[in-house]
Amino acid sequence: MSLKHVLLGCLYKKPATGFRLKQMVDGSISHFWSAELSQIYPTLKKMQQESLVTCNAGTRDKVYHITDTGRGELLQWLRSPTELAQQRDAFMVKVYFGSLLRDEEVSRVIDDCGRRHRARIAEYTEALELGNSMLKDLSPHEVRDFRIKLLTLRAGIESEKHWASWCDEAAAEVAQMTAAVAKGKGEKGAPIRA
Amino acid sequence: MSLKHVLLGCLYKKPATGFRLKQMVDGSISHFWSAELSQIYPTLKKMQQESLVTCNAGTRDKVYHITDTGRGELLQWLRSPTELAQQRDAFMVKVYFGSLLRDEEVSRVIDDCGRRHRARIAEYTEALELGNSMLKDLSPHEVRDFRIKLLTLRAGIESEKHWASWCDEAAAEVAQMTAAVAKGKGEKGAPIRA
DNA sequence: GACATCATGTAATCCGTTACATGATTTT
DNA sequence: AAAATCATGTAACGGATTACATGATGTC
Repeated sequence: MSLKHVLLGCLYKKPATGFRLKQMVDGSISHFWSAELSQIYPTLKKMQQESLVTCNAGTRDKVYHITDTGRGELLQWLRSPTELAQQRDAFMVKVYFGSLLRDEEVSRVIDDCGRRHRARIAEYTEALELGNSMLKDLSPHEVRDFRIKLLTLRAGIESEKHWASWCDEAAAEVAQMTAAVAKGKGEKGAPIRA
Repeated sequence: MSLKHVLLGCLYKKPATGFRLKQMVDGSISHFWSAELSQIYPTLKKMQQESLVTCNAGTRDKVYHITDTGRGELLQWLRSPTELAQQRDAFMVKVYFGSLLRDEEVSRVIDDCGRRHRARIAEYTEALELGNSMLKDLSPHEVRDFRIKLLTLRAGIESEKHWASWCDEAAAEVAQMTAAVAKGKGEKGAPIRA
């Protein structure tokens, strides 16, 4: 369970309520992880049982603090090797079975997806520029921390660019198939290249 | 639920048993989707209730056939726009909170991930070459189908390449931070660029 | 006083994994 | 006869989403 580690990371430097943690997750973390409050609250309870966090409950708020056990758990996890995530990509499923559609329909679905990725590039790029502009006001220690966090944004932008350009290439390939069929049926075309 | 659509896609051209469907999913589909038998069997049952498939049960096997309703559902889904998947990326979580580790540790975790991605590039590239070599034996209609399927492999290779090179860049950035600190504390470094 | 925000939860449901259980058919 | 493969399931659990329910505090 990795939400646990997200919450430990958020709590590492300062205590927070479940509600506040949700807001952190909805910030820059949302680019690669998300969680609902209805998932966060039970998770915090479980983490308390595992002594990863303690809870200072006031009248109104329940403020969670990370424990030494929690710090240890997070650091150990951060150092551990990362299995490549088994990804489920509904869009790839669509492409894989896309030959059931006519060429124009395949192209449309691919182009539509490309447009979505391009919108994200713009969004992430803006966030990165904002982040870079904030570097100058930070202390040397904060700078390192912040620069490392910005690397995740770069990854997001590059990933979106990769997908946007794949969509362009794939749409072009499909268009070429249409053209090949129009000319002469026997065409096999050039091999698909990486 | 997209497993439903995967199964509909597999059943579109020919009937199959649950077991056989599992083997199809474990083939080239496994690069972007996976499912266990224990998930496939109940899903088929549900799909039968929804009239997406019918079941010809022999003594031994239960052979599932797609219905017209099923074909309609699949085609409609294939044509529908694709929301960008909200991704959960544990590796990005590690990088985001990576500043809690020493530079060498961050580099090691990133390099390790890069190595895994490079292994996948090799694996997928081999599969793509095999696929390309099979094109020549196919009928014109099969060629189009197969070429479109190969596009998913290209996407996989490009995606892995993107991640491998991000890992290189990120490790280099972290090394630069180490160097910057060794020279003079006040360094903020160049902005992070996409 | 009304509205937004802060705050905490429960219940139902879904999708997916792991472990367990069973047995028929085919190959060696 | 033993082993591999084909074949079908159930049970328990984990992680996540959606809908529902409640109420306190701060702001206009």
